[in-house]
Amino acid sequence: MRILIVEDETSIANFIRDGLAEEGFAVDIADNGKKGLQLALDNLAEYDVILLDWMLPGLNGIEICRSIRRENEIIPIIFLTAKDTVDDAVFGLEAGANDYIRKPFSFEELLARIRVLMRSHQQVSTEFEAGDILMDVERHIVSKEGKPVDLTQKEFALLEYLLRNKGKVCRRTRIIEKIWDIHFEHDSSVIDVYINALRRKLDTPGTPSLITTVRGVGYKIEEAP
Amino acid sequence: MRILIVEDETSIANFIRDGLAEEGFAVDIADNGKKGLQLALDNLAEYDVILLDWMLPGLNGIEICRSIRRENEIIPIIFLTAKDTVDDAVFGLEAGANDYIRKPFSFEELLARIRVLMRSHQQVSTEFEAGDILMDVERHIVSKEGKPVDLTQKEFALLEYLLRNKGKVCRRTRIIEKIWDIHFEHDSSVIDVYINALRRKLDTPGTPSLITTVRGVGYKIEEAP
DNA sequence: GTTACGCTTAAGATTGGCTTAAGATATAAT
DNA sequence: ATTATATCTTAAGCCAATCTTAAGCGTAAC
Repeated sequence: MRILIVEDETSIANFIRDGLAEEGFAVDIADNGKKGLQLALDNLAEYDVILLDWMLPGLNGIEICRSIRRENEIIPIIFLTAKDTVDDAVFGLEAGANDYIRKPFSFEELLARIRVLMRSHQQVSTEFEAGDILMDVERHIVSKEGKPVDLTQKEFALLEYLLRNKGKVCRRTRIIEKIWDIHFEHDSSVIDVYINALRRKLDTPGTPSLITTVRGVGYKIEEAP
Repeated sequence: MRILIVEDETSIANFIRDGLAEEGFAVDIADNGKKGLQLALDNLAEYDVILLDWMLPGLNGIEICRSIRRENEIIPIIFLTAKDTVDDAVFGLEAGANDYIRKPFSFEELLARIRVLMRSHQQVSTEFEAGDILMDVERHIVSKEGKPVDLTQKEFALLEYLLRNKGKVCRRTRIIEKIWDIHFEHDSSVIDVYINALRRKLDTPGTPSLITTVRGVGYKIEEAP
């Protein structure tokens, strides 16, 4: 799950970034309108939600929102507005945003809205199952046969991605872009290392691995048989 | 546990604030209707109870209550009414309040009503247990193996939060927001210091800590095994 | 048999949490 | 009001978990 924040106030941007990281999201920050629009348009398919500040140096949020909407009509966009006039927010919704939130806001509130949008726009769940493995993203718990397994942040994020795409093959390139940095080198072997770690923690020796390798393409967790 | 007081008479507001602080609540005060509504709407998820004065400069209590109810149907709202006519109170309940209390009231009475509402509306308990630790929020007592442990306010609040979420991972961001009311800032190490203090007071040397660290995410008290 | 790709391991680099101590603030006592 | 005491917050250095890189090995595909 990857989120783009377009926000010029570094303190707010970082606060949101850290909070979302704790929830297992990967986050990109653009500190001005131009960068924001470029990042958004270059990687539209990668982002699951976009947070747009209203007042931005250069290009303002409304314009960015319109430009994004021209390319993609479904990606959830949330406005962060400092103004307390509701009118502006309505204006934002007309420009194609899905929701708005007034500053100052609590992180919990922001997260709730993000989850609502993700759920309604992409039927996204926060609980997963595969074989004897259970994952609860909100509680940040993974268990095997009922016993808790502890995973590091990256392991957790990788497993979440694979489970969200259960039955489909996840390409290495997309995995890298979703979980690591957008500009990560594609020939890195980080993925291998983490797939290995997951297998060691989740598989039962003697049985086929939860995660299947699709040579030349990526990895896959099979749909329950 | 966080409470919002919307009340223009400073003396009453402060009186309630101090009393609730002693009980371990975090308290926000708005001294007029507009501020009150804004605080409420911006942080709905944060508040566990809202106390609304009836007569307020600007926006009155009824209107605030209606506006809050439009957003959230379950958060307990208690009216503080100076009028002694019961009719007005009924009017308040129709606007979506859960209870009312007539001024002047004793703090004890107010607290009792708050506790009743918290219990019925969010199945919130006031007693917790984890390992050899017992916590009784109403009596403000924590004990280990039956012997009392004394905790400072912040330590108590933190432990309460962790216990209320036993089995779940509590994110640092959420903890900071709930207990310290710090928003938009993330590089503080207060949490670490207090977790450290709790561990020193509650753990038995040589055994695993009551509070587990989940790196990059937060802390957690395990469900009883 | 050769080649390309993925697996495994181990060794730096980095990040984040732990611990302490000292500086603020608030509360109680004189 | 002043001092004393408890509590809260900040900051810094240390340490350990986690992340990343890289190199050698195994194996599937051609």
